[in-house]
Amino acid sequence: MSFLEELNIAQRNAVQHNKGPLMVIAGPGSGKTRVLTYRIAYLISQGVDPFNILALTFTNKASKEMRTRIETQVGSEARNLWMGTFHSIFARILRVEGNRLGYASNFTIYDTQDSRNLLKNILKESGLDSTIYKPSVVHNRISTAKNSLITANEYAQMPELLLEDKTNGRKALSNIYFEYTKRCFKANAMDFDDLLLKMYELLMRFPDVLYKYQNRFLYILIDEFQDTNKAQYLIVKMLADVHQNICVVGDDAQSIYAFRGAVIENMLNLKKDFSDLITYRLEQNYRSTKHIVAVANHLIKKNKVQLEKSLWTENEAGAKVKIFKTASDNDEARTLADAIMEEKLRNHYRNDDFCILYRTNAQSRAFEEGLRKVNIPYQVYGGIAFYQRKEIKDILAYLKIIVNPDDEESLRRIINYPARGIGKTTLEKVTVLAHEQDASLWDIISKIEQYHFTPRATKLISEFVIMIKSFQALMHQKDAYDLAMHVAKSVGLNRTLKNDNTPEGISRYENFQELMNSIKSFTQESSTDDDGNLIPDLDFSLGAYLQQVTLLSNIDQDEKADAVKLMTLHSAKGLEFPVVFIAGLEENLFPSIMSVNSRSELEEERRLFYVGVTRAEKKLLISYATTRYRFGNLTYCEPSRFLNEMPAESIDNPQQDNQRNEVFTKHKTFIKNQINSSHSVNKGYQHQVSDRFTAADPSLLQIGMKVEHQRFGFGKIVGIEGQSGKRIANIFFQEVGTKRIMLKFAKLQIVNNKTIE
DNA sequence: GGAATCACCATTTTT
DNA sequence: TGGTGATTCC
Repeated sequence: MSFLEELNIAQRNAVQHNKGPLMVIAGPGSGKTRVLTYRIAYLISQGVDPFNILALTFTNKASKEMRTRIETQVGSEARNLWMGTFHSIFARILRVEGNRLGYASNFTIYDTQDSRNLLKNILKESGLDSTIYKPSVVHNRISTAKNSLITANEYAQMPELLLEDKTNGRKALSNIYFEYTKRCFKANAMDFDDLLLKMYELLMRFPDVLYKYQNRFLYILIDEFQDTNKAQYLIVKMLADVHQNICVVGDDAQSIYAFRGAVIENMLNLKKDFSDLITYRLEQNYRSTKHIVAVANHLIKKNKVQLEKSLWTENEAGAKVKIFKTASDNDEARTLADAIMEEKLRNHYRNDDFCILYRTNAQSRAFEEGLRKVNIPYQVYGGIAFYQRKEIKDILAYLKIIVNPDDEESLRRIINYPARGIGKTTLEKVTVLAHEQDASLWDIISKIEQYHFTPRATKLISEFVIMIKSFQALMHQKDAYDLAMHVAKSVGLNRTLKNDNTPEGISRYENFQELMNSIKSFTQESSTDDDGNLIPDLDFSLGAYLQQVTLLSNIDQDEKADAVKLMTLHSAKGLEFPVVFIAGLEENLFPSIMSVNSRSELEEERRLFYVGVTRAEKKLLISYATTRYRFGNLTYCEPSRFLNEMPAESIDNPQQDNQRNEVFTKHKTFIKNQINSSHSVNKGYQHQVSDRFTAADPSLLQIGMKVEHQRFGFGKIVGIEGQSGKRIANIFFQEVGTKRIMLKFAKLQIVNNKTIE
């Protein structure tokens, strides 16, 4: 095979490894994806049927990319591979086998938001204190249990867990878990964790099913193995048990998902479960310059827990790493935007070549503004994902109900949206009945005449049921796109969105159109086979679309052409860019304040930094700000401890490093002065009062208008921030004799619209 | 039932 | 700072 010549010895050994368990410890940039794809191509070339190969990844993007690469080597046969994310592959199997566990094949997948909404309802119905039982906390606890394969029943019998809940004042947690499980089941729904837990249960309880898949998946390959949790590992272990052809690729130094249940021990202990395990190490880095590799090595050495290895490269030394200190989050954004401009001019980089990495999604806003100002196109990954938006979720909820009417969360979302007179009281009554009858909400409302509802409620609900049924009838006649369009039109969503001419309304309508486009391209993609022939299985394609959408990760969005990429460090794993910025290197931000008190969590933060550093091919630029707005308040920030852990010889301006504290102090004074003076307008005692307020129509307000402030009396508006039409805006109110005060929701009365001098 | 008003929360990271 | 949900008033 010709492509073997492109590999180094370790890579080639791994690719050509014949049978038996194999682990490849692959440092960043060492060609791990190459090994995986070539190995799969190699297996196929050796006569292994692609149907017998299972390749598991964590993101759709990774699997898509691998499939494309394999396709270039072995052709269209690659389509037959079982390749995808853990969640999507398991969902696919559960659609076929889930009836063993009592699930119909059209089960809905609840995303995090759905799970939390359901929990919120359960908590409310049980009358539990929502300050102690926060949906997010409860959900995390349940999720952690599920990822450790602890079912609700088992949970109720584990003294340690019960005691822990009791100490935290959450005695009812076990019961909530139980109720939550029941409700999901009644709704014919699985949450993300169920896709793993139920898969495990399926294989454990039904030996014939296990046997079937053990002999289907003769070769199993796993990417990013260091991120697998207990459930994922045990499932794969069972599947690989007979043939032992398991190949895992990973890097313990890049394990950054412990908070999600990932256990590095899966990697460290693999030999215990697979005694014939052969291990190869890939340590030559093909991605980065010598300086970048040196920084990475130097950093990761500070961690105590790790497999010994050291990365090296034959690449050029390259530029040293640059560190920017900036005055504020906005200044940081400006600095990076300038640096991008400069790099583009000097070294002819494209926008595509840049990536800005940060610790938290909230940091993206400043960069977006900074890049917008200098007209650099950018693309933000993550954050409030497209499919989480309300208008999108509403449409999707209709589609989900069509596929699976038992879906409780979707039903609640749309039963009275748009308003059709089915109110809270009615819905509560339905919920209680469903509970009593041990049935789904749909079971009740589809037989509404059998229960005692008011004539009005009975009428309205049966109209709703008839409408949904009419949609369902169309499922077999129309494709997903036509059906979605039909639903949007007949429900009136289409018109409502179109007629809303506020700025948000317009963007909502655009989102709606974008969603429709995505459904369209999906139906066109999946309803045709290789030769472009139509595959007639159209109702499945709606279900498939919904599943795909739910299991999308935030890195999976379509790439915008030639744009600077903005994403969290977590999202960046597995990617590479010529020029990488890592922003916000400040104590309590990176490392996160949540992690500084525990050694292991701090080490995870350091690994995260390591991941960030090793994304860079040619240039690495790091920045920190000395002040930053948090929740609207200015806070002072200290440089991150990670900055001091970087090797001076690979840093552009190490002398700054030594002076960091001095500069920091100076800067603090400077900023303080700025705060006291910058808001004073002209001379004398005049100050601006920054205020946020509620207004039916902020666009009525104009600069210069004379107004009466609830607290501060008469003055005039000297500035307005925030989009007009928004419920909340910031106005800058100037009057005489007061200090700058931040005050929320004061009333502002327009006195007249004449400008006062 | 719907708009207006206000109180409160959030920032780790995500399939 | 921004978003959401509860309450209140019509």
